[in-house]
Amino acid sequence: MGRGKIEIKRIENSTNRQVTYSKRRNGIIKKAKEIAVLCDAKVSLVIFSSTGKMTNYCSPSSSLIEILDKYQNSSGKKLWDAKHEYLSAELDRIKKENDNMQIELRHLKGEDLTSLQPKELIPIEKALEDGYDSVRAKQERLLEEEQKRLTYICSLQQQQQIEINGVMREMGENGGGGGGIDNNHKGVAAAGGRDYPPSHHHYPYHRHHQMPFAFRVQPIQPNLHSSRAAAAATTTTICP
Amino acid sequence: MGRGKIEIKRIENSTNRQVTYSKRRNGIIKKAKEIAVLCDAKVSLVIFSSTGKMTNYCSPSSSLIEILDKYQNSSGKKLWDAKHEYLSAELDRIKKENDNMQIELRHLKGEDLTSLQPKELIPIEKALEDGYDSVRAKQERLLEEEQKRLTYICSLQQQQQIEINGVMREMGENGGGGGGIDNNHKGVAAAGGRDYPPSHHHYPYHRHHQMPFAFRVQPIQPNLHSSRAAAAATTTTICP
DNA sequence: AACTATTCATAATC
DNA sequence: TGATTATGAATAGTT
Repeated sequence: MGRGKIEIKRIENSTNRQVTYSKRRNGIIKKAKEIAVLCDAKVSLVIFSSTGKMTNYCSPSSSLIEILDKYQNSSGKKLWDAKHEYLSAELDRIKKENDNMQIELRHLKGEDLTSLQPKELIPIEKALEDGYDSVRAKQERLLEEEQKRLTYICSLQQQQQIEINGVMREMGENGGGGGGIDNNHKGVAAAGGRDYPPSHHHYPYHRHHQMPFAFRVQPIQPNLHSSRAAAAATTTTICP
Repeated sequence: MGRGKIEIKRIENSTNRQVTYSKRRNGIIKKAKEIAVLCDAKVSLVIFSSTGKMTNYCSPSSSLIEILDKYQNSSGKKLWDAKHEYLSAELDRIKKENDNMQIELRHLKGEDLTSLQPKELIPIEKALEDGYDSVRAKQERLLEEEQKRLTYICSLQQQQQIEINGVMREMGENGGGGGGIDNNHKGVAAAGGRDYPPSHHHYPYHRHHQMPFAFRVQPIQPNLHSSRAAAAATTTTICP
């Protein structure tokens, strides 16, 4: 029913699917209300969209609990026991997932490799290479930024020193000089929490080098991009 | 959508309601299936007809339990706790119903009447009168049937006796006679389990007479009418 | 259960 | 999103 017949199969276009979902959800809830009123039926309807949003309808003068209770009596299925079965199955599933992750993690750390076939090492090697490349790229980008910052701050400090020198010249010779430019360096290094040993600045590292410490340069403005796609799954309840 | 618009309110005609229920139930389940497939949604639908028959749909690759679990997470409502609350509320309700029935029962048996106002006695009196009349009517009907049966059996026995007499006449005098007609009465009385004292056959009783014993005539064919409307509440489960 | 005459739901479109 | 509309589906009444 619409401007054309449609085949009943998953709508691939996500936007379209969402729109159709919204319309049909309203339609089915209307139908549920109607059959409840017209035929004096007790109805419970729970729908989750593919994005996880829940909509729920329950006929008037009955509750989901009541209907589930009647469901158990009619079907003979024990929902509350089944619930526990479901939970333990879910637990098993997640445990297994954990185990798998742990194994993968160890492999990536180079542990427990003795039991693996040569063929099994290839994807691990590939993953490590990719991971290494990504980390290195990130490091170089950060280093460039830091160097830019250093250069900028140095220029500021030099400017400042020049001004101070000017003032001091104006004031005549009141005390000893020296130490001005040296202070610059100390201030910048403090932003990272500690001085960088000179040996760490030998870029680029070569693959398979052992990295002596973690890379410690932190950007002044941390990267906040990844906090966006979180607040999606909301809930609607319809119970007249 | 149909041969005319209908108002969405309870269909009073029971047959019509049942037919509409059947049609619309199929309709809504079709819709549920469609939205599940088209929009990749998880759906749980439970419907009870007014006669108590359950129909249930659950989208593929999900279970009612799973959906209820997600329901809890989405709504924050604890179904398993609520279930217990529901049960205890239900228990209270039924207990109260029991109490009320017990009180009514005692009143009808003439007990605990001291606390009642004269006005409160009227419906009880009425109920007792109606009940008495119904029981009396039933008794008289049964008595008539029994008498009809007795008359019929007597006539059969008399016929038989005549035939026996005829045979005996043909065989000459082989042994003693007597006892034939007497046996008739014994056979009939045996159907009820014991003889009726003659005093019980003084019909009709008068209202408020004390009935000395329960009425003991039992029809040979017991009344089986009331075993029909029992097997109604069945269950359909649809889960592709 | 079938069969329509209708009303209704909704796919496409804006 | 929200409205509009042409069209296919659902179904109320009938047989």
